[in-house]
Amino acid sequence: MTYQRKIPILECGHEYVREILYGRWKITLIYYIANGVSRPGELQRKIPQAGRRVLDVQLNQLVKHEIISKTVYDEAVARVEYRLTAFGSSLLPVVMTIIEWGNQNIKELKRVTR
Amino acid sequence: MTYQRKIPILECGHEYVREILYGRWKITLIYYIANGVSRPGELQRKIPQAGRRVLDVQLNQLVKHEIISKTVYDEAVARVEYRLTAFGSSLLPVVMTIIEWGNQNIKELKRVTR
DNA sequence: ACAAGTACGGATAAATTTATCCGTACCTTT
DNA sequence: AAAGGTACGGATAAATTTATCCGTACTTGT
Repeated sequence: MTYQRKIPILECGHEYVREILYGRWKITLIYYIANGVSRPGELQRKIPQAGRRVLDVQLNQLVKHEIISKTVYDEAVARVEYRLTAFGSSLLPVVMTIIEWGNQNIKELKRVTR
Repeated sequence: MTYQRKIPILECGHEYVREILYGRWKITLIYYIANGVSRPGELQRKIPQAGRRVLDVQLNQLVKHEIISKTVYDEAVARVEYRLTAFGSSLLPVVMTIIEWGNQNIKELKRVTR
């Protein structure tokens, strides 16, 4: 995290959306967390294509950007839960719009991205 | 364009949305084109922060993905126009959702991305 | 004691995207 | 004829994101 961005974010709303949402697994993570998959291990099992490390990194970014919150329960066996924040919930319509348009148009999308 | 993607696109709709929409200037380009800014030179003047070359590359990708169409008018002085395709128009609600949420939350977004 | 579960993160390589620099061609205005 | 407009694209460097490899610590069940 000792990385300082060099290409600036512009003063448009959607530039910031890029910044917080354009990670490889972020939409997937937000979707699962919104649907009650709250623990890191669970999320990793739900998204087997992603490396464990990458999910960690992207979860940390989502926490930093206050889209999700992280609660560490100090129990015998370590337990962590991620939840959407109010801010994250307000983003959910955006995420769902992307997911739904993608699913509705998947046939066309497969064709044009070949 | 002799580049072959190595990280595969998954079978989810939103993965394809990433593929076609996650370029630095794509939302901006789609927005302007939807609002009648149709010529490459015009678009470059509207988006002075972007290099000319990058816009070209991203416009070509949008054409390849059939989000916009390109018409070359064979006139004395070269004239080119980009227009949204029907497919591109169907994407517009997604783009607008992103832009609007971003603008509505820009204060918060600036804070969390610091 | 050892295997497997919970969880986290440093360091680096590979892939991908974005920026920069260069050059082309043709037409119009000065 | 030179300057400036239209437009396009190759080659490469820089920035950024994603993947891979490694190691930590603690707990439970065998």
